[in-house]
Amino acid sequence: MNEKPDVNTKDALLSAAMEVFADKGFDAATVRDICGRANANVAAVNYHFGGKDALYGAVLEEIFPKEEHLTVEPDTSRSPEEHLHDYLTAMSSEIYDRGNGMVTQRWAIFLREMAKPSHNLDFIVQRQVQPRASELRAILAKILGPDVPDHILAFSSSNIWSLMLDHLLTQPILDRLKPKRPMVQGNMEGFVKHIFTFSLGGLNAVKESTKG
Amino acid sequence: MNEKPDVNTKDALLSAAMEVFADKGFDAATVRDICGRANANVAAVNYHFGGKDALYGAVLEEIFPKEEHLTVEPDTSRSPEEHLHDYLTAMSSEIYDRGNGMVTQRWAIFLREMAKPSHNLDFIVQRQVQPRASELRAILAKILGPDVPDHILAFSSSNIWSLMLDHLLTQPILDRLKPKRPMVQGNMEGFVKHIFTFSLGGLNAVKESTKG
DNA sequence: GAGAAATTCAAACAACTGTTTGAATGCAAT
DNA sequence: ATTGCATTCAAACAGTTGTTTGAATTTCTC
Repeated sequence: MNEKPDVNTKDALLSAAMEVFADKGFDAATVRDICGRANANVAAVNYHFGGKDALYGAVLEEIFPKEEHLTVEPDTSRSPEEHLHDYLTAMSSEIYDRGNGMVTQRWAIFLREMAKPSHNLDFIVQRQVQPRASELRAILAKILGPDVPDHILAFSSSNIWSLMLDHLLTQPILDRLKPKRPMVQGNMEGFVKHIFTFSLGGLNAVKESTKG
Repeated sequence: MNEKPDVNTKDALLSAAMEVFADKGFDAATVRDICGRANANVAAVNYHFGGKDALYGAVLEEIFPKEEHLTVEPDTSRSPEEHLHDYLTAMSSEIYDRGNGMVTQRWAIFLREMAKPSHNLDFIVQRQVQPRASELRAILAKILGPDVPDHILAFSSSNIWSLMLDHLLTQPILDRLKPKRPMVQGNMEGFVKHIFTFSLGGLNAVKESTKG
């Protein structure tokens, strides 16, 4: 019956929950921790959201907003290769941008759900992955041409997706490897330049191999 | 299914723990669940291992055995490219072999630790990743030649590593995407052939780009 | 300002966690 | 048979979890 015009404990709870869920994961996060950070009583979560699960749902709704717009606006004056470069630039800078708290939390939660899928993964895929994946697939279809089989297109699409996510997943590993591996942060341009070159080389090789 | 040929409850506990830890992860796994599957008393874990943490440590020790041998025996008669192909074949068939329970559990636990690193990740990296990563790095160094900078070599190494792990991580995502993405299981040859072509094309492109 | 509704709060709840306890049991050597 | 040790077991422990309760307090409405 009543929208909240004033910022109050409900918003504070949501904000704190985003922090904790991203940091600890759903299971390890405790409502007491969340309420503590929000300066709220333990019962506040159940009063305002109905429970821990519902709160997590509200966080997902907040952190994976509906987005109609494409990652990269289609520009007919640019080649598919340039289009791919724009796409890689946009996606990488979002994935590895540690400046925006909510975006960081988004990918942290995404990673957690990938490693241990819950029923919420359907929602996340629909909101976060599906549009971006379709966009990439369209770009690759142009680069690879009409003769490439569907499963090759799917494999390639998955490959490039994993090249972008690479350091998001493997940073904890890379940090423990010798010799020391470089981080993406602070070298974004170099990273994008590299995966663009690598991807394009891979795509062309795949395209060639399907001609024979 | 409840017949216990195991005269040793300690072994039964270890075996059950491998199952549960791989399936649920450390936090969500309960000693009661483990003891139940092992037909053992709840106190058995503490008696035989000293606690849940120590049991997890024992599981890691069992599931990530010391391996001195290389993934692919070096064969001077083969080119670096063929060497890479052998490496990709060996690694992929291990990662995606759902036949061997322990190997499946190994990668499940590895994935969990990657998404939510604990202090045990150091051990896992040292046992599981470091030797394989060094091996791959050596192969790539030969393919890319001596002129390629270190950070490019590191990036490329990480790239190919992530291409192999790709479907292990993203299968839950791919299952929820439209159009349906192909699985690796049942198409191992096609998968390896693809990532080999893609990788080699990417590597050559990277090598070319460093010449200018 | 009175009354009603919405919100906060301390406290308790019930279920679950890993762990401990101390008695009962099994078993091999004497 | 008895001793001594290793193992099992039911029960309880102490702590944490999400959730509920019912009274106190604030906020809003008239």
